[in-house]
Amino acid sequence: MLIGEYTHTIDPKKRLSLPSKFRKELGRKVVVTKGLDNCLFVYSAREWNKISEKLAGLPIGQSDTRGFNRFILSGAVDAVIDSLGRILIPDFLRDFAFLKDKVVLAGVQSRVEIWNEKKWSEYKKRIEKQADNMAEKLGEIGIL
Amino acid sequence: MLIGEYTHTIDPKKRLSLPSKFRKELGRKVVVTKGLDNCLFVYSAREWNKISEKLAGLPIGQSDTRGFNRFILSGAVDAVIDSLGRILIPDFLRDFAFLKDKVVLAGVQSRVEIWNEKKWSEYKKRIEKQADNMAEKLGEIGIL
DNA sequence: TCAAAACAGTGGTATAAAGTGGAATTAAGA
DNA sequence: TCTTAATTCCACTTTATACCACTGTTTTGA
Repeated sequence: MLIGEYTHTIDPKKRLSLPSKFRKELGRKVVVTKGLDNCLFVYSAREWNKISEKLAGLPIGQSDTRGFNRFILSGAVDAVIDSLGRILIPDFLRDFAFLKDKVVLAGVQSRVEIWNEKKWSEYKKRIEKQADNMAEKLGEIGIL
Repeated sequence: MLIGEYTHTIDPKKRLSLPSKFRKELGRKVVVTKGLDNCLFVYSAREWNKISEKLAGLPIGQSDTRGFNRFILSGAVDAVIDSLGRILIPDFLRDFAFLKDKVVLAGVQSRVEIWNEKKWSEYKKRIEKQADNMAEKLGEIGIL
């Protein structure tokens, strides 16, 4: 289970160091892909296999699942974590998520999300304001 | 069952000692996460497992449960209680709960809550005023 | 009742590790 | 062949972690 929030920098060589807390669970080979809400998702190779299998199970006949497949798969790249814990972020993914030098890495279940720092803080603000509604939701599923 | 209220300090190195009364029940590994009403929740590893399993069951397709997952999970960190009973509070959690050097630790059922001292006293004041109303409510459901 | 011991909370110091920047080496393209 | 880009390797700075010391309070036993 990946959790936590970290702010790191993408250097001019497109390198981004993953938080050391995440490395063990991610393994050496990961997949970076376009995520929802304009962020990037990073999966371990193992998790990615599960996802791609599920995607393969979707009916190709429907145009929306076809589009979803293209979105996820064409946006995905393999990445190898180097000896110092860094991966390379290709230009098209950097641009997709509007990443500048400062980015936020967030652990969410089995994936790591990479966010533009500003977009993340805006998103967080919006989410945290809904905390009251959330409390009710928590009650429904018996968490609190 | 964790009960009681204690005032401790977060030192410049972000260390916060947990009340010794809480340590046995919490174990050595805990999880700190964003709570409701702008405080932090501290769970034992055991309790956290229950929560994260429930969260994993939520669908990723809906934007509100996505946000909810991000709020709880990215807002959480593993913490190890050191030999002197202290944990580290990362910056983003300290900021979320507006924690200054003096904080209040409150035992509430299976969790410990960490509060900004001032916010806690204000919150308590508000709650205590509502105590009479609450008593009726509790009476209705047969607690008192 | 008083002294001794034990413990809780706080502060500081030393060591290790993480994150970042840059250089050197290798590969690729013009 | 020369230039450019990509990859590997090394070094520095900052932050986190472990360790030790001090103070005040509580508990214990004579």
